[in-house]
Amino acid sequence: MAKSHISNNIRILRFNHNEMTQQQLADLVGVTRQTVVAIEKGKYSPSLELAFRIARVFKLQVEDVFTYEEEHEELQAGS
Amino acid sequence: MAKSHISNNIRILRFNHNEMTQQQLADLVGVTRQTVVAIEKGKYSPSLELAFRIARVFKLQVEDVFTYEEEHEELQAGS
DNA sequence: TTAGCATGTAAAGTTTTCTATACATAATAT
DNA sequence: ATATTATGTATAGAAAACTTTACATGCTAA
Repeated sequence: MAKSHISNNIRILRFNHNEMTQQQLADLVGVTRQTVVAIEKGKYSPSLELAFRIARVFKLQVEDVFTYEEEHEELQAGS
Repeated sequence: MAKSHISNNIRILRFNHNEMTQQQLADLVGVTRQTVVAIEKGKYSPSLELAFRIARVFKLQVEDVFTYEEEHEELQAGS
């Protein structure tokens, strides 16, 4: 699989949700705090399953929490 | 991460989309046919990134292609 | 000052996703 | 009959996600 970009607003959502801590979110979705840290900081993106669980915590759609940014190939050869 | 269930309608979407083959879908999203087969048959669920790519092929939201079914713990101790 | 809490980083190890290769079957066409 | 295409299964290995443990920092409270 080619590299791409998935960003998220977990941090903001946590704060807007009664200042939920990383540990609390981790507990709610059933992973360790390390996993939450890594995803929040963009070290890697979650499995689809974890993405669903996180979205549900905030009662949002997956697409409202995570944003997939396509990378388009440069088709131009340059003048 | 606890086990859970993620189902999908990839098969139906392929057929409704000009009878797209597994190989064609695989090429469009940049994985091998094996990966498409495995996901379509539910052997495992895709990464979030691949889920996004598949959804985009069909111009749908992730949630329109994949369904997350929560498992609720049995809180009953038995009579 | 000392303690506790939230966050960040790191490294080794397990599990899951994905690749690569190979072979099998059914359906269609030549 | 034989060739081609779409699908399914299997297995070994690479890559990515996730765990576990540990330690460091800054902040707030006792």
